[in-house]
Order: sequence, then structure tokens, then C-alpha cells
Amino acid sequence: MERNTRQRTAIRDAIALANRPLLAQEVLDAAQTQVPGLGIATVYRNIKSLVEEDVLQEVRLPGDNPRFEIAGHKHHHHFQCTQCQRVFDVHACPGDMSRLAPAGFTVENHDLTLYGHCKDCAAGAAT
Amino acid sequence: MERNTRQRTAIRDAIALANRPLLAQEVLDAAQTQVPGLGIATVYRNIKSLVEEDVLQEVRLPGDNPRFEIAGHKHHHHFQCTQCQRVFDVHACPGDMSRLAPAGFTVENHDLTLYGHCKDCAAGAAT
DNA sequence: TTGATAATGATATGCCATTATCAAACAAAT
DNA sequence: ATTTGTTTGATAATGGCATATCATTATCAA
Repeated sequence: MERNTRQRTAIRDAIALANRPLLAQEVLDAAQTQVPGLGIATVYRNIKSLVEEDVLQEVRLPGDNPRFEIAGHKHHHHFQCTQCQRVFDVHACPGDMSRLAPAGFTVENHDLTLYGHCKDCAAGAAT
Repeated sequence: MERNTRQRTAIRDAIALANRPLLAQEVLDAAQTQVPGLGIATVYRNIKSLVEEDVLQEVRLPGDNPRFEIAGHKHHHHFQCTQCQRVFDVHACPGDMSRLAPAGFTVENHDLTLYGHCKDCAAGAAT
């Protein structure tokens, strides 16, 4: 991955502009608005190399396939809408977790996922 | 699944006695100490029916296959050891999360996973 | 104890996300 | 514009978890 191609640019831009973590399939859908013939293999290839270059980072939520967002964000968490399944960043954190673990356990990190209805789905739906 | 078999009993007991969520493969390993010839298909079959009967519940952690624990526990979270990969229950919670989400989002639930070293691995290892 | 039938175990198959393959298209240095 | 080596796109192959299949075994009511 040494050359600048329309495909690579479209993939990176799609993720950057979404401003939320995207599944490979969501990246394909978004990037195809820029490059109609784009193939899924190219999406996987470029995501992989962009992760290796620390341009992107992987986001794993329970039970879901990997999503990808622009790397370098400071500590944050995620919100998943139980209706549209989309994932959004949450730039807040309950704070220190080290007291929660049982005695003898050392806490080094944590993942928090909030579930509910996103702004769009909360607005349109009767719960 | 209407009959009581040695296999079914061994599977349920293995999960109950582990006192932590187990992968299907971990259930097989544990239950085989009671029923040596036990097959993986029987483990999957019985786990599935025990979940449907609300005897077991599924636990999903980011990036991992499903684990299963005895159902009915009150709200709790999980700790995963980054060394042995085992998962343990955490009977504590930072509390209300509804203020963390962006405006317009409604929070209905949350999952928290702590990462670090479990008691066994913290004791024996040089980090 | 027997007999109807449910459960088991070995393994084939299904399912899906991801990766490999390879000819064709393209980037970019000359 | 030519050339050379990289990237792409279509699709086959892969890998891993889970389920289906089916002959055999086991359960349990009578």
C-alpha cells in the first residue's frame, strides 16, 4: 500500500467523515458513493493496512464484528442503538474502576458500552 | 430435551460449579471429567436448551465467543484476565450511566468489562 | 424387562466474515 | 507515452463456530 488510489482515499474519508465506528460493510456502502465499483476485498485490504499504519483503530463491541474508527482519540466509550444498531462515540467515562474488582485482581483497563436509542431513533419511534 | 441424562447433568453442573462464565469448549473440558466420552455437539445442544429454559444465560464479551453462566444473577459485570483469558463475575457497578450519553440519546442498559490480571495470574507472574 | 422414543456422539454440513488468487487496470517514475 | 510494478475487483478458498444428520445408545413409563 504505497500508492494513493481513489479507492484508498474514499475508504479513509468514509470512516473519517462518519465520525463513528463503521463495520466493513458500512465502509463499503459509504465509500461506494465516491467510487461506485469499489469491491469488498479492497475495503478489507485497505482497512487492514490503515490499522497497521495506526491511521485506524479497531472497535469491538459484544457480539458484533469489528468496527473501525480514526485512531488517536483519547480514552472514550461507545453507545449502540438497539434499534438501528449503529455505534456512536461517548466522550465520557465513569472514572476509576480499580475498586470494583475482587481482592487480588488488578484492573488495567476497561470497556464500557451503553445501549439505548440514538437521537434519530428516539425521535421517530414509540419506544 | 425432556429426559435427564448424565451428559445434561454434567454440563449444567460444570457451569454451576465453575462460578464464572464458560466457553462451550470450557464446558466440554469441565464436563468430560464427569462423562469422559462427552461430545461437543451434546454440549451445544444442551447449552441451547438450557438457555431457552432460562437455566443459563449468555455472556458476550468484546471479540470473544459466547460464554454461559447460571441465570438469575442480579445486575453485574465481568472481568477478563489478559493473561489466562478467563472471565469472572464482578458484583459491582459504577451506577447510573444515563448522563454519559450525548443529548437526545436515551440509555437503557450498559455492559462493563474490566481487564487486568486475575488473582492467580497476578500472583505468579512478573507482570 | 420391555418398548417407544428421546438423546448422544461422530462427523458432515452450513454459515459468514475474512483472505487468497489472478488477470486486468492503474499509478507514477522515466 | 512507455514501462514497471502495485492495486483493484470478482470470486474462490479458508477457517472457525455452530448446527444437522443419522445410526446407536439410553431413559423411563408401563
